[in-house]
Amino acid sequence: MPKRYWLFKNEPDCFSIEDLEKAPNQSTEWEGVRNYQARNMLRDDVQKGDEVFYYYSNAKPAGIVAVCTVVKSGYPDPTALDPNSQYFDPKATREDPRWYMVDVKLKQKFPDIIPLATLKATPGLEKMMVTQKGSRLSIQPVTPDEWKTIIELAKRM
DNA sequence: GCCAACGTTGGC
DNA sequence: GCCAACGTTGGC
Repeated sequence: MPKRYWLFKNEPDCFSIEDLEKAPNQSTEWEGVRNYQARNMLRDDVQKGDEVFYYYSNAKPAGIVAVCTVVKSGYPDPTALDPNSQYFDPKATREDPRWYMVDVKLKQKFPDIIPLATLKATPGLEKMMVTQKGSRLSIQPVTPDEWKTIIELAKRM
């Protein structure tokens, strides 16, 4: 299967890129996704070896801060079964886990955030999901062309 | 803090 | 299965 590209959203208050840098092996479990469309991609489409833009939402500014690599493809999210977790879902069971996650590892932190406004102003990214109004999906596919365009942007920073 | 856009819930 | 009400997301 060819390598695919993704954009994962996260709030810096929740788990920042500095947290990821300090994490063991600079990797983390991408737990807590509770949206079916995003779940389906985590379960079925995101594969080990795929690359991911780490995107800050609810940040000033919002934007892409790093590149990560998927180090473990979709498996059941145990926080759904944990009553003490903020991500607990009473409808999830061991037999029918409902929610899935992947593991990612930091590959490259950008010297500075690439703000959403820059993405919106960059030719070639007009149709990118994250630049569309009302784009709320927290796991988004990125096309190879969009990926390349953003990597080039980062090189010129 | 505002509010538009979107997803989910639940009554019917 | 429809759809109004509600809750959440996320840019600004």
